[in-house]
Amino acid sequence: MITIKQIAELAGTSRGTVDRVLNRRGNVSPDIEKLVLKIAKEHNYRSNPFAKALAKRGAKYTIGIIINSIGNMFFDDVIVGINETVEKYKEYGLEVLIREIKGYDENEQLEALVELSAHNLSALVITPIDHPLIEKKLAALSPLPIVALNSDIHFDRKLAFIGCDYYNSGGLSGDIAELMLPNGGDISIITGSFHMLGHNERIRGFKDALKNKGNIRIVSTDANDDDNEISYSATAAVLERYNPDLLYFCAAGTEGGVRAVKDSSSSARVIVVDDIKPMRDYLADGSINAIITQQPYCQGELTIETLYQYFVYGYSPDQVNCYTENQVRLRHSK
Amino acid sequence: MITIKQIAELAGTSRGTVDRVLNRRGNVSPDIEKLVLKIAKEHNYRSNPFAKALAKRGAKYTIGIIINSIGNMFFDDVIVGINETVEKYKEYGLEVLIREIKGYDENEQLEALVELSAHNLSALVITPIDHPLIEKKLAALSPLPIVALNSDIHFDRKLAFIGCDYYNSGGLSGDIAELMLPNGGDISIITGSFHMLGHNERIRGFKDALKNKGNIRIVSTDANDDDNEISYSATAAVLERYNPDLLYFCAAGTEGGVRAVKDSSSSARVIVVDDIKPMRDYLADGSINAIITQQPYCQGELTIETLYQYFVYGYSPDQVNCYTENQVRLRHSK
DNA sequence: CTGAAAGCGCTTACAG
DNA sequence: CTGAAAGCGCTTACAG
Repeated sequence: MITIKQIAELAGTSRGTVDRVLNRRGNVSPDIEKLVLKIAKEHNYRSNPFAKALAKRGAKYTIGIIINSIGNMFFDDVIVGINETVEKYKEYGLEVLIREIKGYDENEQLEALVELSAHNLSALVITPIDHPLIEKKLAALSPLPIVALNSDIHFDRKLAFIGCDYYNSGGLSGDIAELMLPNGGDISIITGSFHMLGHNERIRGFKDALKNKGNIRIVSTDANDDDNEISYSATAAVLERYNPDLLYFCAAGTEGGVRAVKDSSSSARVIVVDDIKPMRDYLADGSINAIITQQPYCQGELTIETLYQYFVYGYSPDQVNCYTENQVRLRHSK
Repeated sequence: MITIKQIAELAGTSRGTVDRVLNRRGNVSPDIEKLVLKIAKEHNYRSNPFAKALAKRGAKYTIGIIINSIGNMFFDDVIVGINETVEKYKEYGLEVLIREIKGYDENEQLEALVELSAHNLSALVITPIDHPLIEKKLAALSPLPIVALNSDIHFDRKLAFIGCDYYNSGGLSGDIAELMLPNGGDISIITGSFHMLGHNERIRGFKDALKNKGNIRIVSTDANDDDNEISYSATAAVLERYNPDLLYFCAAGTEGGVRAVKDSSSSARVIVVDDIKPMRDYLADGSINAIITQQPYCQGELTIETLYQYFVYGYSPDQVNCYTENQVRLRHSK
């Protein structure tokens, strides 16, 4: 494996200049640049990450994070993943400024965005609300590396989307529903919001997976605004009206929803999304039957890991969309 | 974070001596050793892995691997995990000598062990047969770091066991069986060998998970010697005799077993262990309903990663038993 | 038993 | 636009 020193010798220049070329720091004559690039390519140069990390000690990188986590336990583990990974790299100058907000009001998010971007950030992480106002602001911030976390939004030069494949999550939920209803049955869906892309994708995946599957029918789809109390009453109403064999909660508000099932006389079986503490307990005591998880801890970890790679090694992710695996959790899952 | 240089200054000695103490290279006077250790502890010294890795360039580590992979597709992904991870670290001197063997004959494995240990190895990885002959040989090799991969065996100073928690694997299979039999039913188990600890642990976990679960009964348990043809006939016989509602294959030989189900008129549903290619296809076409996987790729990767950490950073695993997670795979699993 | 020196591969001021 | 030098934190011969 060739090194910077060897490239410098071959090109008849200094290591500093090779470094400038290889890391696009500018201030290099076009001729030398071309030559260095040619030699690097011919010898299949790849920088040594350990040497890079070592030399970069003392640098500072502040990551601003806006996360819609208040009142949504799903994000607890995301935040743990973020903090533990920052801790791991803190000697290399990573630090984090977290703004937690509640709900999906675009103006509130915009405000947090404006406030945070005044802080001389090295990167921004956001669970974006899919709204033109936000899109515009993010595009304006653009030279700054930006990661969309858990929910996605379109804008140019996004560094990465880190979250799950929502359509696949729905499909996997459909698989398990099929297993659970060997003789067919009626299914009611409780979603978060019909305005959330991810939720709708889950429903689409779920329905596609169950298409032409025996006597399985989707009998209703209702929204709970990701709110436990609304979820309780919506679920109670659905149970009353449709008496389904199975309930699929494809967004938050699961705690309220499951409470409604327990308070009813329904024997409906239950699939929920997201592995939060109360759901683990409900799984253990049989109140629910399966959890589909998108690995929140990994999403937090991967976010920081991605930015560390970007800062210290100059690596961008291979794919803009970085999906954490959707998984089925049953009682014995670790 | 304190460095070796700073410790040396505080202790009034040289970096070389501090290095000797911290890495137990010997040849240090007891007084200095004590002092250095004290300072390191007080300042919570932790070595910098990047600096270590950088300084270690040029070292050579040969890992000998004995793996019972011939005729067992499960190990294909384990080996891919091994090779890709070795590739990743090959600049740091890792290389691998693999002996693939077939079956569970202890003398054959012993022979491979003797032959391989003549190669001036830095570590040994083995899928051990749980037999006194092997145990004795491994104990004799003991200063050499040894990793038990996928199957375990007792001996002193084992560096790690890397594999799954078999009891938990059985429990998770029980969970999914329970989901699939809402009205109860009869289950037949096809195992590999009653002499394999892991297989028996799976059966125990499976039965424990299904204890007191409605009308679910285990009606038979038969062995197939991990062989597809024996599996075919054993399964055919079981279907004929018990007409079970569900089959649980808790070891290899799944391909032959599922073929027997397809060739029969049985409508038994099927849970298998291990995510090998033919099972993926059977899952897609509905011939089987669920796969319980132990993440073979990760087992290979973790094995090499563990040895890399040991060689380059001097880290031993926190726990001797390193479990890869057992997971449910359905049609939409990635 | 101990220490001074060189080196791993890269980056960062700094001087020109 | 360019290069020489020092430094990141550790290890490795080597001389004593």
